[in-house]
Amino acid sequence: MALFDCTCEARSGHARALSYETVHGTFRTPMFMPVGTSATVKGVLPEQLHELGAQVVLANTYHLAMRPGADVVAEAGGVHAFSGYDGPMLTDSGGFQVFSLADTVRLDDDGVTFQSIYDGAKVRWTPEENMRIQELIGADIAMQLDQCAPYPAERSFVAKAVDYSSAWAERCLAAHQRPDQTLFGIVQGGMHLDLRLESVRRLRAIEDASLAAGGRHFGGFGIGGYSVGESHEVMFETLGEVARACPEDRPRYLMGVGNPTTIVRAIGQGVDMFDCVLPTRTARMGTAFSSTGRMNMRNAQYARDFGPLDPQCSCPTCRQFSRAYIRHLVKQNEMTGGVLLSIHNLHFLLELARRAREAVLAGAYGEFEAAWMASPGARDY
RNA sequence: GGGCGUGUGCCCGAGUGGUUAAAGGGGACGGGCUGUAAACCCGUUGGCUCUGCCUACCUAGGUUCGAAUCCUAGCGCGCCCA
Repeated sequence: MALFDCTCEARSGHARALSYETVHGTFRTPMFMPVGTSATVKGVLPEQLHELGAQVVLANTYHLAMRPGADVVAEAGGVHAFSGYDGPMLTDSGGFQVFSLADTVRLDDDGVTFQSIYDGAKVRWTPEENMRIQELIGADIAMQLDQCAPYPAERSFVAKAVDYSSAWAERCLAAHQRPDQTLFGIVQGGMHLDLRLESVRRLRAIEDASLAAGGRHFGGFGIGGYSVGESHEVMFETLGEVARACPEDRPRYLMGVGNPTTIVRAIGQGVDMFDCVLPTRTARMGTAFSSTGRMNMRNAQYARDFGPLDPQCSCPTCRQFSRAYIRHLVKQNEMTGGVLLSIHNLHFLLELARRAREAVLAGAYGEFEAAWMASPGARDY
């Protein structure tokens, strides 16, 4: 197997089981990727991530570029050495942060200017500069700089975001050089199917032109700009067609989606990869995922409940600790509470994706999805 | 025994005549979190037959149109003197 080879091992309906080669190992889809913005999955150690079956872990270009600085990460030997996680990693470009964090963002044809939330310093990113930073950080997968339109948004605004994202995709692909790192393009277009398909078409044209000129192609396609406030039904009106418009021989990555039901349904529509802060953030805030739905562990009903979080769960948290104990930790603001819930919630999503993969390999994804949708927890997410 | 001080809602605590069912914390209860500026944010927290009424700032009296706020006595607590 060569670097960044993508093999489709099985298909079931639109759902796929892929395997993908990186320098730091092979990952297999469908897959959920824990988010470690600042080069750490908050509260969870690298070895624990491995034990949980995590494959790819995210880090964020915006935050690392500001603190400690991409040069520091590079000097440490790259983000793997720096963070101690030796499996495959992916960096989000930070485009999402540029547009969601700053009040003073200025876009022009050449790039984007914004103020750092850390010290207010004026920062200038061209697609080329963003690639340079992501190469310094050195994840296995880099994401192109893009513009994520909010929801709701004027169609003309969304169309403009597609224009910028397409132009930047072309420049990112041209600028990207690091051979042990691949680059994913990102589809935008909001909830407008025609804009979405246009965005995909442009990305494909960009890589065709690049290949024709002896350049590189995209390692996969990110699908951005969903789960920005729209209902699930609105998302699924277009998601399937958009996913399947992307190349069949490479991963499709639905960015920022992490609720179990959406993941199960999206896999059924042909999506392969997911990332989300939901399992870890809600864990720190006291929420546990379970086969019967979300549980708010602050609730008084768990005060004397000495059973495990989820009787069906085999995670380290559920093997050793009770609901009552976890509620106690959460109520007392003990950091161990957030740690134990993070481990449990990550296990829940990683296990869900693993079972989805088994279903695809067994050629029974439709049954798997139907069973999930009929399960007591499905409605809660 | 005497002097001074103090007593507010589950707890701490502000308020010293009217816009006070009573600031602000804490606690309790509940909700939210989707390419992580989040171990965070937001509600509710006297009762009821609930666009109003009742009961409430140690207790009992009193002054006043009106009192948690002023006066008297009692009780509790604190400090000082004997």
